[in-house]
Amino acid sequence: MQAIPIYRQEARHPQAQACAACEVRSSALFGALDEEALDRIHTHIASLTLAADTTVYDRGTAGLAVFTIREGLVRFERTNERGDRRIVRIAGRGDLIGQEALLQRPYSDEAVACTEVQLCRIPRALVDQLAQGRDALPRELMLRWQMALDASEAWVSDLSTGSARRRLLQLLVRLSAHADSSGLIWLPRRDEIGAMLDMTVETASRQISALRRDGVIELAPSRSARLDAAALQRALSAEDAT
Amino acid sequence: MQAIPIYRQEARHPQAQACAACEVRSSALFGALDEEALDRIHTHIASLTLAADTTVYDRGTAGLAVFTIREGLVRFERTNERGDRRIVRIAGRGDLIGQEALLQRPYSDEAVACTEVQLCRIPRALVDQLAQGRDALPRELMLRWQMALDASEAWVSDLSTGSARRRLLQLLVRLSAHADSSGLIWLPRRDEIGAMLDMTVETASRQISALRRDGVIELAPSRSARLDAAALQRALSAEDAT
DNA sequence: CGAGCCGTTGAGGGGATTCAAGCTCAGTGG
DNA sequence: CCACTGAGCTTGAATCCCCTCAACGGCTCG
Repeated sequence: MQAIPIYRQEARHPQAQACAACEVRSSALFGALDEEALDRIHTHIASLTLAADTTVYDRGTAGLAVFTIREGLVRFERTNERGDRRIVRIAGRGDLIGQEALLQRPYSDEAVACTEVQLCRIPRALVDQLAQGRDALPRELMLRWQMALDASEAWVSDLSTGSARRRLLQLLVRLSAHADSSGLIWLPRRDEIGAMLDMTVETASRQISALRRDGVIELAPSRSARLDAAALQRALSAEDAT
Repeated sequence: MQAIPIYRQEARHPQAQACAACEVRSSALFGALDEEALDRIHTHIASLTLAADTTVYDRGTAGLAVFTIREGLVRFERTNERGDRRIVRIAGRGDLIGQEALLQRPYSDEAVACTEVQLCRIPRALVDQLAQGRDALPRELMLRWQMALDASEAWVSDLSTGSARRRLLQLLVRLSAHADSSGLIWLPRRDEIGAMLDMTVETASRQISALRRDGVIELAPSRSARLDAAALQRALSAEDAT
């Protein structure tokens, strides 16, 4: 929480205060904007909370807004012509999603909340307008795009390569980066793991069971789990040594 | 080839003429610029030709330039900690590559020519400078980024999913989009197919052989081949029907 | 002409899928 | 209160696809 002069607090719009105090602001898209700019834009930004497994937007629909993830995890799904869906990427706190909208393009994936998520919905027009004034915004936007591209290519090279066990270990590494304050990670359902790593639910289940026996993971209630970071690293190294 | 006033031809720099006449210009990054702008920038753009299997840039090196592909195919490779490389994306004519450089970031992949390629090397500083004047350039850049992101996510959902035969068929569909004037496609070596689809050279070879028997593909000299588009579609549908 | 690279094919084994059954657990209604 | 149900997870057994190991042929090049 930043210090805001008391005499201003009343005058400012609640959402502007929320933006100024936002804990992910420094790492998020509007981190580059100053408070004055925030004052101008606050009315257009909506804060929203979605339950787990709620769709943020659908593939193919006209994109009217981008979103900043303030809390939680979002996955991107595609369904191929054969009809089975594949999760191609996940995004978390501080990430910008739905950037296609800025190009007047339909969303290219279906975005679904993995956990309960808190989002900031930013209308396309607002970003356009801010990008006119030659701020640092275009650069900031390109940076987001590059991060998304990086994540997607890493998904190919890490999560779509090798044995089922290895791919699952890689997934756990990524999920551990989004662990909550008590060190618990969000653990996907078995069929979701399947959609992420291109394996069947049975294989996913067997691999999870194996990792439990190996002490790498310990299941917790409500789709969460606790990881033993050291054991995870050891298991990965052992895989790579093969 | 566009018409250029004769009285100007002599006065213009050869590279400026080349840019103005470039056949991919309309679809490339600088398509948004007018001739006057081209006149200003020509001296900084270098045209270069690279032989097949030549590295365009290495992962991790400081990026000083972006490249537009005028002719040929480029692949992006990553090597995971285990040591095996994976091809995560390919780019062709009209595509912009190495955009990380614009963000003062090291290149995130190794880029290698698949075929002989003709590139335009565009210094980072030049793009920065052009992006200052609030042209259509930032938008054009974001569009490139989105296209790259799209291609990468499609790679996950299409080329990293399903049986070896299905993945290979999907690869052939993509390669056929880059067929040359005589309808021949570039066919990767078997180990390259392996790196693209996460399979062994033996499996790649067996699958190619099977597709030859099925009349989908016909090998031609020097790593090229001819596809039967109808048979390819039929084979894909048959896969999906399973 | 031998060396080496690339592609092909075969045999055998292993890992993932498929098919199937049983389990836990939350929600529902008798 | 407890049987009933269905969704999600787990485990087993059989099958199959792909990997591994191996041998061989065509080709280029020193």
